[in-house]
Amino acid sequence: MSKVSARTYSRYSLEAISLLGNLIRTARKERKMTVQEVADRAGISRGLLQRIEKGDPKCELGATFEVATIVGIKLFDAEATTLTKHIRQTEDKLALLPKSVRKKVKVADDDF
Amino acid sequence: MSKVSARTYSRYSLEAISLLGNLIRTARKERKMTVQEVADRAGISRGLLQRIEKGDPKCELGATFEVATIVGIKLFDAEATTLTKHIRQTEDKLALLPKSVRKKVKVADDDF
DNA sequence: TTTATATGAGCTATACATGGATCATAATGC
DNA sequence: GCATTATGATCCATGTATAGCTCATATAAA
Repeated sequence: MSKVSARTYSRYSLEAISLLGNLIRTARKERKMTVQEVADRAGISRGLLQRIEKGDPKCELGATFEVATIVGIKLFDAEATTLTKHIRQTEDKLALLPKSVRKKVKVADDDF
Repeated sequence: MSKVSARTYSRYSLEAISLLGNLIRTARKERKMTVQEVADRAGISRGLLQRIEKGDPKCELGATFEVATIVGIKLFDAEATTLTKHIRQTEDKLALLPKSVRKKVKVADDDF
């Protein structure tokens, strides 16, 4: 019992992941694709795809997004072109913010 | 050089992940939270959060969603309650689909 | 300016997700 | 009905993401 990390997740995160998995599974079946087929296209194993569809938080982010893309789920309801533009806009917005966030040395507890 | 798998990702997936990272960073700074602070709340290391914000596909799905939730990004533009309902709806929809997808034995190559 | 701190980058050891196999069950199509 | 195949659930070996440091730089506040 050297390490009992056991990462925790908020309810919202788990549900969002679970929903994403369900969406993937639904989309896959609607497109009449087998688990094996999607796994092959995504370049992942069958077992991993099953975990993704099951809503396992301990999966690779890239693999999950790749699968979602393959079955036709747009994570941001935007085409690739729009996405690029969106990224640029976010970067611009980011440029306006301070490079580093500095905490007030000690004013009061504001963690409520 | 026993294995040079080097998983590949579609352009869209990479951009979506990159966008998510930028959104997280922007949201974090807008909320005036430091990398360390968010990392602590998410129960992850500072380095991992940096990779997430950088758009590294090789991150844990759960950690990424958790961070997004902490900085106030709703992946599905829905509250937790609505999310649960949405999950249920998806499950219902799933129940109407065939349990397993069966490929036509051998008609023609339809992989175009 | 000076000082303190946030950020970025690189490194290593280790826990753990992944791939690949097997087996059992379920379910589709004939 | 039967035969075929998709799915689900294990298990194990191994590649690898992760945590936790260190150092260097940049940046915000005094």
